Parts: sequence; C-alpha cells; structure tokens
Amino acid sequence: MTTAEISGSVRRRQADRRARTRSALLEAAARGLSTYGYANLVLERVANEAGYTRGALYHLFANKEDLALAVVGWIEETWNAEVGRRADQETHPVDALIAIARGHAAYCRREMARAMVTLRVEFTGQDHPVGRAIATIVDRLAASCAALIAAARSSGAIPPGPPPAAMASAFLGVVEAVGIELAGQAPFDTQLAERAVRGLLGLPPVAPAVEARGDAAVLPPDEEPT
Amino acid sequence: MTTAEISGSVRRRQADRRARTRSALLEAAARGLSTYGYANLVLERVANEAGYTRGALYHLFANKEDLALAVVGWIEETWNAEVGRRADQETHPVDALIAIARGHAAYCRREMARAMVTLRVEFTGQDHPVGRAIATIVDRLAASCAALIAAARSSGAIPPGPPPAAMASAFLGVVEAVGIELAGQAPFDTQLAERAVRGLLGLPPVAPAVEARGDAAVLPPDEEPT
DNA sequence: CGGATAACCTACATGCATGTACGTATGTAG
DNA sequence: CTACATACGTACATGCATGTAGGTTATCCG
Repeated sequence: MTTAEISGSVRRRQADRRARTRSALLEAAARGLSTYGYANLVLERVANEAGYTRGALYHLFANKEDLALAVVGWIEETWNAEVGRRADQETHPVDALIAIARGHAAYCRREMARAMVTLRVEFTGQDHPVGRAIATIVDRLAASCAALIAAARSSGAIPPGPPPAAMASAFLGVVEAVGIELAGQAPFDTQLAERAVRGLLGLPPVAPAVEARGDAAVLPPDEEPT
Repeated sequence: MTTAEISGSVRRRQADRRARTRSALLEAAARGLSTYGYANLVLERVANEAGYTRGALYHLFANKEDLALAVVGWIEETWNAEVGRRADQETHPVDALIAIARGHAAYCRREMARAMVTLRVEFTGQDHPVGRAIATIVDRLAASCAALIAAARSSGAIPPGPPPAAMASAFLGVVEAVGIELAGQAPFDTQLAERAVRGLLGLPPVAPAVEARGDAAVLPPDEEPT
C-alpha cells in the first residue's frame, strides 16, 4: 500500500515530499502527453502511473490545463539548457544554426520532445492556453532562427531564397522531422539533421571523409524533472 | 430515350443525392480532423458544417470510427492519384524520390494532408483502427522509398549511409515538414523540399542557375471528393 | 506527546459526446 | 393512388472524464 511505503521510507521534509510527488506526476504527465496528447490524456492514468491518485494531482495542480502548462514549462527549461545554451555559444550564425540542428535532433530522443510535437499538432489552429504556450516557445525559437538565417545571408554564407521567417519554419520542421523519425535508432546519427538543413539552406554538403565515418552521438537518459 | 434509360436515370437520383451528402460530410470531416484531430472532433459540428445533422451522418456512416476511416481512404486515393502516379512514371530511382519530394510537398497544400499528419501524430503508439489505417499507408510509402533509396545506392547515385528504412523515414519526415510548414506561403516553392532531401540523401545540390530562378508551382484548389 | 497543517484518498456531482430508437417527409414502384 | 423504401431530424440513454467536497493519514512544531 502506498501509505506503508511512505511511512517505511526515509523521513523527508514536507517540501521535499511535495517536490518529489510533483516531479513524479510531471514525468508521468509528460509521458502521457507525448503518447496520448492532451485530449486523450486521462488524469487518473497519469496519477496511477506516478503511484498516486487523482486527489494528489488536484492537490498539486489546479486542473488539467495547469498540469499541461507545467509540462510545457519543463520542456522549455530542458530545451534551453541542452540546446539553446549550446547555440548561444557559437559566434557565427551558420555554426549556431548547425548547433541547433544537431542539438535539437539529439534532444528529440527524449520523451518530452515528442510531447512538444504532439501538443503543437493537436492545438494548431485552436485557441487554447496550452496551444498558446507551445506556440510561444516555437515562435521565439523560429524568430531566433530567422535572425540567424538573415545574418548568414547578409554575410554571404548562405545564398538568398524565401523570406527568413519561412525558411526558419522549414528549417525547424526538417530538424524536428529527422529527430523524431530517427529517435530510437541506434546509433543515433545527429549528422543526418545537419545534412538535411545544409541542403535546405543552400550550404555546401559536409566533407565526404567526415560523412563516411558517420559520427554518432550518444545521449544520457532522461533526467529527473526539477 | 427508352423507358429503361429513364427509369435508370430516375433511379440514379437517390444514389446521387446519397453520394452528394456523403461527399459533403466527408469533406467537413476531413477539415475537422485536420484541425481538431479525432478525439476533439465533434460529430455534430461536422454534420452542421456540411449542412446536415448527426442523423444524416449516422445514416451514411456506421460510427465515428467508420467516418474517419472513410476520410483516410479518401486521402489515400487522392495521394496516389496526384503523387504516387507521377513517381511511378519515373524510371530512375533518384528521379522517383525527387518526384515524391516535390509532389508530396505540393500535396501538403491540401487540407487532407494536414489531416494525415494530425491523425498520424495522434495515434502514434496507440492501437486504434484509424491509427492502423494511417500507419499502413505511411508504411507502404516508406517501404517504397526505402527500396528506391537502396536502388539508388547500389547504382552509386547516392552515397552509403544509415539503413534505407531509417533514411526513408527521415526522407518522408523532411518532405512532410517542408510541405506543412510552407503550406499557405505564396508563391509555394516546392523546390525547398527537393533541396532538403538532396542534402539528406547526399545528392549534389541543385544547379545555382536553376535555383536562382526559383520555380514555383501553383496548385488547383481542392477537388470534390468522389 | 498532541494539536495543527499539509499531503493524500474516496465518493459524488456535473457536463459533454457518442450511439440508438423512433418520428417525419420525400421519393419511388406497382 | 397506395404501399414501401430511403434520407434525414429529434430526443433519450449511456458512458466517461473532469472537477469538488469532505474524510483520513502523515509530518511538523511547541
């Protein structure tokens, strides 16, 4: 029984206990959202998978929407920490774009990345707070990519083409597609994403010598939510 | 006109009426599925948007699932007619892949293409008849692409890389991504899809002279369902 | 040790969407 | 003109998921 397990385990502070159950619920919710989406997500299943009941969930989150928004916020944090920070360290716009392509393709191995796609597709064309939250993140990211594309063009690094905003949308779509389609493949080849976006942007292809070696990146498993 | 022909045309009136309302409901359902997905699709809205009530819908379709399956079948037909046939006419595998890339990117302008994506995402990882129907279509398509990739490799047209099945998944993902992200943009540049998949597959980029001209394809609006 | 507070569970109320049964009107054949 | 079939509408029943209220158990502090 749950109560016996709790009383038998090591004593924790109330805040710790709260944070721990909150993390468990968030993780279960992220898994559920990535597979079932928002509408098909049933809260009792989420709570049970985390080892609780709906009562605990409604004690920690206001409602279903609040739970989903918390998951979206968690996604944004982890993405910024794992991908955005790496891209910000690059000085040249092309390098930053490639860093985003490879980093996001790698990030797509995580459960949360699939949740991002699922929610975005589900709420496209709707007017729902969760959809707006997702759109805000993606729009910010797209704006950054559009600025990078514009900068790379003005410096002559990539040839002219469609408007930067449109190219940025296609760019992110390509990166996401490669990441999602290849998530679960081992070894995970993040260079495929780079090859695709190079073609899209009009950059010269990667050197054949490097390409033949096929460098594969290995990712650590999902971390615990904070 | 003979009496048989007259009675035949008269007998047709009911069948025609049935087919017309069926088409109207199918079209409304496709629109609804592309924006709301399956779970959020409300049959009363579908029927009302087609100018009927749920009674007519349940007279022509067994249930919600049957309606969605009919939409999926309609998607498959139109896709084969507009994209698959074009690809089959190409003799060289690379040309067939490019034809699929450009054709599918163009096809993505249609409402139904968005429904295809929405349903596929919604039912990924589920065991639902609608999801199976979608998966069957996509799997067949992916198998065709994988065969084309393998053929192109054995003829030396494209360099070696990840397994053809994985490449085919990424290929379709890229094509879909470019098509979806750029649907609604005008002029619609199907060549972006070609550039992206060329990079992905390891093909040389398109000639700059042709690229600079930026040939845009214009599509007719959605046809009536048959 | 014991009250207070927070974490958590159980049971009920509500709303919404599907599916079904039945009613009506229009078309069709003998 | 009569009898039947088909297209479509209306109203009810059911199931399911959310949200809420109140009770129970665990933790904190004087």
